[in-house]
Amino acid sequence: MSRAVPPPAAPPVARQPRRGHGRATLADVAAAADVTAITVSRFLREPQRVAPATAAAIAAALRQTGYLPNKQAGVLASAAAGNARMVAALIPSIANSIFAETVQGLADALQGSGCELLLAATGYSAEREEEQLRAVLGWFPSALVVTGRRHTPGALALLRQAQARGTPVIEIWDHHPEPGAESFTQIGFDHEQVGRAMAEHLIERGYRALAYVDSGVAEDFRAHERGDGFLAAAACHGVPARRITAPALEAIDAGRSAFAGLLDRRGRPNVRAAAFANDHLASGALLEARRQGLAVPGRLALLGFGDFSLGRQLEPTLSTVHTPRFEIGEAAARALLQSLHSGSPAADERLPWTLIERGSS
Amino acid sequence: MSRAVPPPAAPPVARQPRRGHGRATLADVAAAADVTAITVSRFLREPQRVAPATAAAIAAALRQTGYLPNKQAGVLASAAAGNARMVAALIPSIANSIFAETVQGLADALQGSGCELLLAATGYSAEREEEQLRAVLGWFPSALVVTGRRHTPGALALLRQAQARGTPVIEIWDHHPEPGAESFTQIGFDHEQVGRAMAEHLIERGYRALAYVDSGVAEDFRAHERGDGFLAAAACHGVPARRITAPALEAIDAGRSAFAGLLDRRGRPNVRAAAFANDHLASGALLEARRQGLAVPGRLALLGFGDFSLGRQLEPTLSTVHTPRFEIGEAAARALLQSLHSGSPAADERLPWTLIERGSS
DNA sequence: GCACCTGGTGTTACCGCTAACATTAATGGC
DNA sequence: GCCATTAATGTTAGCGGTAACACCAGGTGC
Repeated sequence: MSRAVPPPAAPPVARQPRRGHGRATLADVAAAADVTAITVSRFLREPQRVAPATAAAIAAALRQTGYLPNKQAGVLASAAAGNARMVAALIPSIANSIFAETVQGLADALQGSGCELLLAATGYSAEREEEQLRAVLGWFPSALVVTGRRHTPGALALLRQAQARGTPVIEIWDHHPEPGAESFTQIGFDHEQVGRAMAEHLIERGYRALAYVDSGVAEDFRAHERGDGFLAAAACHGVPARRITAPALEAIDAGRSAFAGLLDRRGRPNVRAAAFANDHLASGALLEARRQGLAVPGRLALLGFGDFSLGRQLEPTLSTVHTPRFEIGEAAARALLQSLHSGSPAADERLPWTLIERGSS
Repeated sequence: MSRAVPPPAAPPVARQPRRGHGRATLADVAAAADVTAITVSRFLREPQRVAPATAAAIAAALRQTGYLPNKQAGVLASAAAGNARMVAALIPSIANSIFAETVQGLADALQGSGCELLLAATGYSAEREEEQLRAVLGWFPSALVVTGRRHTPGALALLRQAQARGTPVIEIWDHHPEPGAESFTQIGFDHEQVGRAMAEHLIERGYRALAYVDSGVAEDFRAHERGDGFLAAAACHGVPARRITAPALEAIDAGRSAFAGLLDRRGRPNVRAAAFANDHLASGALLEARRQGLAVPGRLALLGFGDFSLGRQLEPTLSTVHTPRFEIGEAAARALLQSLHSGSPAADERLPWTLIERGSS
């Protein structure tokens, strides 16, 4: 507007072109098929909308050029949320078989939907979760899967924003709907309830002095919640129970040393039965008990959590709680796909766990 | 050129704007800080290049708007390869603890480099690997991590293309440099050599009739290669050896039923020692041997592979081969970061494994 | 015969960001 | 005091796609 006349000579100097990365683009395919880019784009998304003859030419051109679509460009151009076809999952640890199986379930169920999986490990740290969340949000994932319902205020704000923009947010491994509070889709189970069931199982069996051996990982809230439920149920039944915390070693060894906390000064168990935050801890304690010649469950009953394959091979076999770890991943995938489809948040899902009585309790 | 005069009236009808996803953009931040977008962009990438006063204003605007950069747009705009800050990893199975730990190592070592991890499971299928490869290539990952050196011709072509464009390609869990052949950076070890060492270990111990119990997964090439090495070494020492294949069940049960293949018609071992494709199989066999009252290693010696935690807890403890599964992931991350930095492919890396003699051999 | 639709394709403008180049003011050398 | 340099910022033109709209030929309806 302010420029009445163009600058005198304005020689259109040929700029250095910005050469791409050498891969065929839509334009290349279009040129080969003697159409324009938009027609190729249509062919790829809605093949029935282009004439058969054109379609054939484009198909040939696609093969000839070895075209692979640039998803960055695609997502950027169709600015609507949910178009990215990429799901970001934040889990505490990939090496932990529980979460590995959940990720496998997620990946399997996502397979075929055309969604890729962006994975980040938080190391059980809420701060790192927030960091990772910021990082993955840069890719505008079509859905977010996070572990548990405890987040930093910053992470919570980001998740809420994402949800408000229509990005499904799924919390896995937890199911603790808070009436009234607006929250995210939860897929998992109530850990406090599992803890109560663990205590009740031991009480039913007649054990009257109990302990809960908690995870040494300070931010493993779900393990702590099982402990809360355990102690609450024991109190409810008038049974003495206490909580001890395992050291943060590699888990089987942690269980071995946590076992010492269950003995009095003379090396005799000071409780009748113990429940553990996970099967690794329980297995360590079981092995250590046997090493010291202590009868399980005769002198000390043990109950694990997670149903890891190890527990089935021990002698006695380890009583435990089986968790739907694979199913949680699958259900999360289903929920988010449905949510992407329908445009509204998916319903919470409580998945069943089962207490498996084996030889140790 | 062909259009001498513009169409008569060409009324600039206000088009429907294409509204984005509601997140703050660089332009929003720029407006808030009273500069232009490029200055904000510079601030984010090279803070020292903007004046202190401007920097302060931009920092405030960033906080105020809650800006999160759109990485899609960023990658698209800086068309050079390696800018995506996203690494794609293709592994056979996430649930398999071996690969889970490798991914953990990869993720840990990538943490802090600003790279996200795009993960895909191939289910040990080369065809699915090619599919997944096509899918992840759509995101223009800055580096590719694939498992093993066997790929479909299509996948191979894609990998070569990617490498030719400057995208580092790392093959993990294998180390089998083929002189002359142009190939990718390999980080792992020689499985045939491990197989030979397994056979030699058993031979040294005096066992003279051997078996290798192979994985039931048809495309687990690395397990097959260990078998090849095992048989070759046995032949070399003039020791009879045969290969049997485990059923494709869940691995411990597979080992239990594979055990039957090691017995003759009268239920007696028809070999003196057996090596297994992995510790799960070996553990299954060990447990079954004990159940049938067969002395291990007295009547039958057993040797696993992988050093899973289970093996250390059995009675007798399982002899096995420890693999650098975590380290492979770490090394892959280091290699690809270095390669991104230097612009040339990273060197192969052979990582050490160790044969651990425990009670079963 | 003319308005009207409809299927097939093209044009234009943008998604949000950054490379390349342009511009401006402050600084320095002599 | 003038030109060359530098520092700080802006302008323009893309990256590779897709939404919105335009256009055109060939059928329809009446």
